[in-house]
Amino acid sequence: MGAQGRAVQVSTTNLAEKLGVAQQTISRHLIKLERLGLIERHLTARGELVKLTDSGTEELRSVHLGLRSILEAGVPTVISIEGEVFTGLGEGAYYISQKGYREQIIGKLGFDPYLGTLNLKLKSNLDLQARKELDAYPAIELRGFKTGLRTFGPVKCYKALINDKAEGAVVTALRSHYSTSVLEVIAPTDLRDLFKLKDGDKVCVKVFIPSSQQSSA
Amino acid sequence: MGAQGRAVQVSTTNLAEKLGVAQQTISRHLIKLERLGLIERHLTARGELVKLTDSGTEELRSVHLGLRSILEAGVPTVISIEGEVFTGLGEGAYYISQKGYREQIIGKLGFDPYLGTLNLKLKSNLDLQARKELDAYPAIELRGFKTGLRTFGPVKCYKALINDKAEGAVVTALRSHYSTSVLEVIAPTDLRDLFKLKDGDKVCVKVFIPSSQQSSA
DNA sequence: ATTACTATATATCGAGTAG
DNA sequence: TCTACTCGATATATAGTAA
Repeated sequence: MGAQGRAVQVSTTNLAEKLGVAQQTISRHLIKLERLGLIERHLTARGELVKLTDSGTEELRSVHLGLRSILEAGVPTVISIEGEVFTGLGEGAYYISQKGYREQIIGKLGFDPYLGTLNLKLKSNLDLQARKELDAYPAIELRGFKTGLRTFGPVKCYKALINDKAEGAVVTALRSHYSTSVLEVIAPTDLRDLFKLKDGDKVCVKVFIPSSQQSSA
Repeated sequence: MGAQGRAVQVSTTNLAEKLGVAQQTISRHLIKLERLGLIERHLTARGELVKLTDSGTEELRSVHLGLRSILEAGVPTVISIEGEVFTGLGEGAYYISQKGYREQIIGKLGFDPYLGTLNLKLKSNLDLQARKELDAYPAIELRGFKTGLRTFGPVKCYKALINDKAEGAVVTALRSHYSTSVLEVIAPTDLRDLFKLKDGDKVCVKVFIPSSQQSSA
């Protein structure tokens, strides 16, 4: 009702009718909003003057921006995750060398991968959380396949920028649950060599979420 | 998480952690959202595929647009109210003829008012509700003043368009409570004459809500 | 692993009412 | 009139657990 920037004269009865709830409910809500620092109130004889605080406006704005990014732009485009280099079991190279994966990587990610993965151990809670979120977002998916020897499951990938410099991708096996605290990164070149990395070094990965259109089912 | 248009693989546990509530709560909410027709669900062994329906997206969009109109444009700009002409006690002319009001009207509304008010009786619930809303929105305010004889209270005004043709203003005494079912309209000319109005005729008034900037405190 | 039931705990709502 | 308290009713959340 125009209460961002100016105080607006309202009464709890008034608002209650408009919103279809009881007067007491509005009273309680206004008190709560005031305690949360989202509105300022000034009681008068004929009701009260209510005004959004900067913090209140900010709260609305963040909901608005959140919705806009969903409705207009699609999905948040990039998630930053930081982790520490560690040496894995060398399995990465084995998987990537499989023709069934390699050809899909070339086709869907646009580069011929170096035969090895950079393993990053996620330490902070923020990074672990970001890693979990990733699972829910749409991904570029590599189909599973069979060789004479065994079956290889489907893999989810996200294009990524490593240390704000090198292009590559994050890969996550749909199956394994080793995944939750680890980020596996592939790239056209040997990232360990490129950045002179040794175990324990920190690496920042910007993961790109594909928009609904370009991602494959 | 990109579930507008595509189904997204989630689990209730997964979402519950992310939102900081119990798994059961998510389960209940997803069921409810499905019943409300806002999402589609497809249960699988590893969780469920969730997708916003058109109706769900529409719901989000309406919240988004609501917030946008507040955060970007300010306040809804115009409210339409319809009422029936009736003959008042002629008090309107008395008030408007007061120099203290008249000069402020010229200054703040931009016209020299005809010495009389057009009284509209609001009939429908919609119009009565719109009238009430008006009280809460920011207005152009005429200061109260004293003459040798008596005191005149402050008055709230809104610029208005009458029958989509004549410019004028809606005035509401801050004091009186006669106001809730009546709209008092002033204009530079005699509206009764201009529109050949007689008692009982319907008149449509588009009331303009001033943006926070231009309105005076 | 999942989802989702039932039962109990917690939070919210609204009637009555005081100030 | 107004705001906002108390308190019983209602709704929502979580624990435990089945499928």
